[in-house]
Amino acid sequence: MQQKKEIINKLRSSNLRPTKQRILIARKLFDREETFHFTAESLNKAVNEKRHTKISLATIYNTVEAFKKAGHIREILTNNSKSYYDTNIKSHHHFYDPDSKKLTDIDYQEVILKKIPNPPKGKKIKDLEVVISLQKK
Amino acid sequence: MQQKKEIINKLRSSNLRPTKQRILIARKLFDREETFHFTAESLNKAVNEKRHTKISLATIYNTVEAFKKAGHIREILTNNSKSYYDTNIKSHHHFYDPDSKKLTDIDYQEVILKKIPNPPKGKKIKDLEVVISLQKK
DNA sequence: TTCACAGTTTAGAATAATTATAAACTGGAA
DNA sequence: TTCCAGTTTATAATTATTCTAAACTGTGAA
Ligand SMILES: [Mn+2]
Ligand SMILES: [Mn+2]
Ligand SMILES: [Zn+2]
Ligand SMILES: [Zn+2]
Repeated sequence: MQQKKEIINKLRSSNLRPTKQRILIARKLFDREETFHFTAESLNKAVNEKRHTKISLATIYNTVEAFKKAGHIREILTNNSKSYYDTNIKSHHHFYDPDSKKLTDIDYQEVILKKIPNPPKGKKIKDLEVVISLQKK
Repeated sequence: MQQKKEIINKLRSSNLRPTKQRILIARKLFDREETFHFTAESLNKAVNEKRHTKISLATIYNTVEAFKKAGHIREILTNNSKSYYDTNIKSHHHFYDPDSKKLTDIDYQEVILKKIPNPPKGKKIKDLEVVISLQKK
């Protein structure tokens, strides 16, 4: 969870001017207890539902891209037609429920790997992501 | 690797008429040694590069969808804007190289998991996919 | 063998998600 | 307070995919 001041610092520290729009979007993303998994569309709804003066969809896209570049959010692997983002930037894993299309975090230490292959020559491992797809029992 | 006759049987067995177009696409997909990772666009190129009478892009899309439904190919997790498919329908894992945007198969037994979390209530695990992202050493 | 017709292919239109454009606006340094 | 680079916005453009409906074809029955 992050308060307004921290959010402004976070923006400044990544060379993003703390505009009204960015602060609002950042609070929606980061001023919460739980990880938020979202698309541009769902974020747009979440940000604009109770507002008279709306933040434009272009700004939603611009801001998501800026936050991603700054490393404040990360993009998630899916096979959905929309891009999914995650406010949890730590290495971690996911359950994916195709029925609800919802992702749930799995803490990094909840998955223990005993063996993984060596990366190809000239490459090293940047990240390892496990996605566990679910179905009705 | 699969020959023409086997491919026709494969089509028939999934209630897909073995049309000229489907046989051609299926041979391009399945009559090969190695796994093929592809998008609608790359398959379209691969199928049509040396042809005078071209298979339409709509048929490429239709056929990919039909083969996916029939379980002859599977869709892969990515954070790319295009859908990626895989001719390897066995459970397996991937290296992903963001520089080349290329996926490489990792055999199922090359990754050994020591511990994974229990699925949420009422759900069971359908599949578990590991994606190892690479970067330059 | 021919016929009939459901299944299939196709060009092009439509839609959905995202990105680009360029004019108006604004945070903040001076 | 002014100035201007950075930002927002409406809207156009682009990209990937799906839809539509007319033409075509594989196949089972006659
Ligand atoms: Mn994808
Ligand atoms: Mn995706
Ligand atoms: Zn997450
Ligand atoms: Zn594969």
